[in-house]
Amino acid sequence: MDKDFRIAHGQAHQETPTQAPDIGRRLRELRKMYGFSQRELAKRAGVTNGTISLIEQERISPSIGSLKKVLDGFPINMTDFLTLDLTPNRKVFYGEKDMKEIAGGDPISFKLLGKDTRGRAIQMMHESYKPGADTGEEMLAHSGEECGIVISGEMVLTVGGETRLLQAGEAYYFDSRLPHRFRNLGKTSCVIVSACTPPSF
DNA sequence: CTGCAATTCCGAGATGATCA
DNA sequence: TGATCATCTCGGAATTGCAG
Repeated sequence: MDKDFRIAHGQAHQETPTQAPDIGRRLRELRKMYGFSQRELAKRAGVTNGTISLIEQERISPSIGSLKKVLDGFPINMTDFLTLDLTPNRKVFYGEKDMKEIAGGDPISFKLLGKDTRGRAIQMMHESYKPGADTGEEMLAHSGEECGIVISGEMVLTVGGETRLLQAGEAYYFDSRLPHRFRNLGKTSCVIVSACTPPSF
């Protein structure tokens, strides 16, 4: 019977709740994200509000069965519940002042989404190349993969010996280990929105 | 003495009512 | 609305009884 396999081992009442993977705190944050009261969630899950309260306070360690019932009140599965970043103060939205210029700005501008990419799987940038801008004869090459979409203007992109003129609306995707070079040979600035993984800046 | 089933005890989760 | 409390329920551990 899964009912007897407790999420937190040992004496939940006496020992520190850090043994458990933050069940209570996670449940409370998830519930608030969805804007449910304890009673509302209890009704959706088919348990009592007292149970929700006790779980959130980590005064009980719910069985697998009852935790699953509670999670049925949300569109989330057990794995996501235990692994999702529910930190309430994580940054989601970025204004222009939150973008970090990492290429000097003239003639090439790379505005990095977020000033700190540590812990991220994706690096995203707003790139701008003035007419004549060139990443240089010395080809770029680094580990990872990158892709981008030309928003305006045009870009001559060389990847692994292959060259192509990309215009607004066109895009690229390549293994960053291949030698590559970006050149704006057009008459207007070229704007690209790009992504790279893992982050290289 | 050993092995097994039945019974009892106890701890912890869940409930429903109530409080602040 | 969230927290608390008395009570209920359930399952594991311990104990008991009995046959072989």
